[in-house]
Amino acid sequence: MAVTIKDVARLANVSPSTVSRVISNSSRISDATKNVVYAAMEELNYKPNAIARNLANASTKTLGLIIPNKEENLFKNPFFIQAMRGISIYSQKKNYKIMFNYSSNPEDELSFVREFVHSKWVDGIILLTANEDDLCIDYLNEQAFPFVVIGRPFNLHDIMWVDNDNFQATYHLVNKLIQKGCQDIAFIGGPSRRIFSKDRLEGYKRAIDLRNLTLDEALIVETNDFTDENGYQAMKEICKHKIPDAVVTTDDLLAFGVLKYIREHDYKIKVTGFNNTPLSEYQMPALTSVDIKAEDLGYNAAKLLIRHLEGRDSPVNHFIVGTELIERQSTK
Amino acid sequence: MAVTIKDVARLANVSPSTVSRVISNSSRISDATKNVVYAAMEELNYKPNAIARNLANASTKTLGLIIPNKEENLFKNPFFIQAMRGISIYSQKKNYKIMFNYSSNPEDELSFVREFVHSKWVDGIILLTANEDDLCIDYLNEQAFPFVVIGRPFNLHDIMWVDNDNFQATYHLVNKLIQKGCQDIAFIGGPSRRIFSKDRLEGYKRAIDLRNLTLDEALIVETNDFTDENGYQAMKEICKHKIPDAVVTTDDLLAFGVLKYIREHDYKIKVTGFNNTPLSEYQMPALTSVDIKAEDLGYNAAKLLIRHLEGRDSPVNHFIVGTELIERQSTK
DNA sequence: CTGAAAGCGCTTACAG
DNA sequence: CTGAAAGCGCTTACAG
Repeated sequence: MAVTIKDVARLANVSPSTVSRVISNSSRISDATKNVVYAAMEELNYKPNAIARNLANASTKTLGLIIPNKEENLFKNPFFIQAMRGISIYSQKKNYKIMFNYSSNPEDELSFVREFVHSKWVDGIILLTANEDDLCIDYLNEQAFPFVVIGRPFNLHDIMWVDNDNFQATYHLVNKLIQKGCQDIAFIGGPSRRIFSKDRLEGYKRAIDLRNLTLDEALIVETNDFTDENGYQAMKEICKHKIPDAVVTTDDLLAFGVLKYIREHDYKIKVTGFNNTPLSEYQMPALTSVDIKAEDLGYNAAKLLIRHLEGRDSPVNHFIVGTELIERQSTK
Repeated sequence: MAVTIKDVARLANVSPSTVSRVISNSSRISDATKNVVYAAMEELNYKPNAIARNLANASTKTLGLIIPNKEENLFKNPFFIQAMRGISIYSQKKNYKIMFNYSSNPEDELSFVREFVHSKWVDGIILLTANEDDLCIDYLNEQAFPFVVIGRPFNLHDIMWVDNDNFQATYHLVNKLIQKGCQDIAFIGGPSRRIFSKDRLEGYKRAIDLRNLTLDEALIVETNDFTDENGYQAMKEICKHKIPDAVVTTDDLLAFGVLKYIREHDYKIKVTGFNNTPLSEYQMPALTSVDIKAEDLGYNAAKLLIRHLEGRDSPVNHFIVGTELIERQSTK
């Protein structure tokens, strides 16, 4: 059997209560006793049983994570692994552990969340995406269970979240293209059930607007999925109407399809992607892309949540992570 | 306060013991009582407290995972996320949870393993890589703690592991190249502290040997890291000696560097990679690569471990996952 | 088939 | 500053 607090107490000639207090470094224990206890722990190679502590403390110092498996581009887009890394780094600092689950569909996602919540396995949950009418968010709110969302939720009751300023990112980007002399700037975006898709489109529209260019709806395509094929088709569609001099996309995969179309037709069009995936620098030409700093998103999500769990809430319940435009040949 | 087994017992007019037995669906409980208890659980919306169960059962139904963070190509190579997905899928089936940690160096890795072991947080551990003189493996062995390794360990005491047949993979590949008429086949591999590097080199040598080609040591380069730069330099080195008609590499990133060198010099050389990363199909030309089926590796690792934990050991303590050669333009 | 009791290994309010 | 005792919410050998 493993050595317990009782064994330590016996050897140190104190009560288990005292040992417990030494471990948690709590209250007023004399240095003398502390040292005896430390020595005993050392000698017996004692390690606290985390599970027993969890039960007594009604807390696990563990965060739950749901990874949406449906994401086709889970492997091509390093977003999730980067975010997880950021989460992990902050959590480790604060001695929190992480538990995760892949979900293959929204129903699974909800049931994993429920399981996390009522089994008492985790102290808080990090949602890696925010959807319109997000069932998990609704449920967690209803249960008043601590959680944070990566991605600004549609409906911010009193929710903690972290996100980029997606509006600003495309606004800035489009401005830059206009400065370079582009007039006809097309936009290929994602499904509007994702709020970042909406925000990015808005940023684009605003920039066009403020620069007194005319907004040409035929230059805007909203796709269902982030695939090269969709990018390719969207580009084909747009070009039937008019050959733009720049194309802004909201995902690198879309941009890859666009580049392919452009190569085939030997057009000279500036193209930008989003997410700065590793693939982008290998494109022909290398793709300019907006880096969304996924690791920072994860890091700050963990930070907001853990601070909340420790009762040290930040003055604001959300955090904006800056994006960075990585310029490569495709906008030269 | 959350509802406990006692509340259910009270409502159902039975003892807590009985409720507990109904939950675990154990022993002989009459259907009548079962139904009363189920009804009570339903009414109170009772959910067992997992932590309390863990403590009483001395088991958490949780697996621990260490993700080596040092891997430069964590994002470019989807190995880890794919393996995690495989692990997760099998675990979910068996109602096991997963806990993970990123480690930034081997010392961290060991200390996370220790923490997993002695805190009783997890029932078993999955190591995502096997190194020569692997400290974690030694420690886990010493502690007789259940674990499985992805990657055949150098020193197989009585260790559970899953791996590809790396020898076979390159052997087969080189044979194929020879059949296509290649004579001077170069090899660019990784550091020999990884056993898969060794195995792949052996497979290459054997194929050359059996086909009665002469093994030219100057056509073999072992690099320290899997980077395009290393691939590029290695290729440069090799070409000083002789222009080969094919190059076998043990990682896609190496192959990317090789392709770059070849493009620059406009050589006509067949090239193969390893891991079939998403990047490979975007290369110019698209890269032929060996898919190592990382998800299957993870799945079977979890399977071996969980079966072991449940006392249903497989007759063999390891499992070989087949590779698949994905042929693209680079070997046309 | 079911219950009372002890136990899993901690923590902590209470008392001294 | 320290201890005895009760408690966290389950499980299970023992007894009936």
